[in-house]
Amino acid sequence: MHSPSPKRPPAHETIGILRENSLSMLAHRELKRRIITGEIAAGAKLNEADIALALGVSRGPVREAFLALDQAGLVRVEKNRGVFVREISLEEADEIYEVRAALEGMIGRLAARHISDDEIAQLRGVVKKMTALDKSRKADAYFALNVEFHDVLARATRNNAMLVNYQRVINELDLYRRETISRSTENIPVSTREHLAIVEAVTAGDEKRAATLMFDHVMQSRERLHGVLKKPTVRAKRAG
Amino acid sequence: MHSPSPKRPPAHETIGILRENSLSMLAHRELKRRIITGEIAAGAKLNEADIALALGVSRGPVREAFLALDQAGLVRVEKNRGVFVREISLEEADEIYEVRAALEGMIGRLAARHISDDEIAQLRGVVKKMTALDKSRKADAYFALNVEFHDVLARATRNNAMLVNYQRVINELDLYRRETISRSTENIPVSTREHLAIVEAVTAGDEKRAATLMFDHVMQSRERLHGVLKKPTVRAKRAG
DNA sequence: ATTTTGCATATTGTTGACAATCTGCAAACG
DNA sequence: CGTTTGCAGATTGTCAACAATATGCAAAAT
Repeated sequence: MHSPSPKRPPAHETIGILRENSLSMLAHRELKRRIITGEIAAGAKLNEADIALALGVSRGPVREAFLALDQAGLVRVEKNRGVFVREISLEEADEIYEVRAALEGMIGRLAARHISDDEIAQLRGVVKKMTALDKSRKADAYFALNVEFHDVLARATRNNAMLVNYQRVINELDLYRRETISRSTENIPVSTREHLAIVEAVTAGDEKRAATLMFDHVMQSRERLHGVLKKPTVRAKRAG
Repeated sequence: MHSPSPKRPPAHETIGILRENSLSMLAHRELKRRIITGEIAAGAKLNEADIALALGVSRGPVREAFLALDQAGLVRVEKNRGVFVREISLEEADEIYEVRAALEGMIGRLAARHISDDEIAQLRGVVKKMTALDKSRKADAYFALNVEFHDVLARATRNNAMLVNYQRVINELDLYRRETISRSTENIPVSTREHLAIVEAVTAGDEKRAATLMFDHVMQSRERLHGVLKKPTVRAKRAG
């Protein structure tokens, strides 16, 4: 993924890239990547010296990256004890889902107001791929498509503050979803149908309907997650 | 007797507090306070060495505090140039208001579900004070009461993730509102009436109505702010 | 006179060393 | 046998020095 470009001064845009390269930011991005991808397990302790050695920098930049990751909700810092990859409990995930539902509702409303034809095409493309996957039941691929779908909508709001807040919430939630989403293939058809309805509402510019659909979609995703957790054995469930 | 050790830095009075709070956290809290209260003006540059000297610590903890403040949205960090107290433009404030509206809508919904009798009493107390102020027109006092009102509701959600996200958004918004809220006394009666309606909906446990009222209250606050800005009866103050 | 160039200064980025604190284990004690 | 105490090692917290970069000013060039 690429970083959302904030408002820069109207100077040369090429030098802006150099402005975002410091060892702290490098360490931040690299650690974030490893945590998001699960390369570093949830709950794992992050040793300053080891990571500094692995990244070829000193402990200072690593510590600064830790602080930023803490604020981003990806790690938790315990004084004089160390930093640990944050573990999201089911209770916390439930709370975060409610925050996400609030944001996604507004994202639907704003996207319906501002979305471009090109972005609508992107959404339709994603849904099309989801429908195709619907037959082969690939959970990982669906997960990626789902992220893309919601990301397009978040950008279509033309609201950078919304995008930043949304992505922060998603980061935290993914720490939890990673553990469980891989065995929820039976819900893909239902979820894809909801996505299609959202695309239609947004395309029609129906703000109220888009907001409601997005809100409900998130809350129903939470319920589906609960359903999966109650059946630890992977088994085809009848659609009801 | 005194101990002659030339290499040791001078003793600090903060050594006792240090047991519970690291120097980074102290620097973070102190800087946050000064920014929130406006003691440090928006747009002002924060010099590492000066602040480190003023707080009696070295630059390390100050830098870590800067990183945390950046993630909290209170300052902006420019590589090799320094950190500046974030200046919120009208356009950014508009965006943030939309994020806030989304969160407050959900806060209303959850508060209606979970609020306690004691918290309802707190809300009524705040509104009562607001009504009293309504006659004397004290903008500063109203601002504080307004913060308290929304804070009680945010806590009543019983959702810590929501509370954290809400407070982060409020922090950013206050950076902007501080500049303009002081001359908006004419809107106090209208806003107070909306607060009263919210209390009633929450008390009745009417989740949908509480959500709608809260959402509309925030969006209307944004419009009221626009109205105030279009009538610059007082000269605009510029920092720097 | 205006622009450009080069240097002196100030500020930030990074590092390695030192101090404070925690953790684990083993011996001493009841 | 279980608990406590006291190192010893490991890890984090803090600091001061060094390197890299930006800023401002004065002299030179056009």
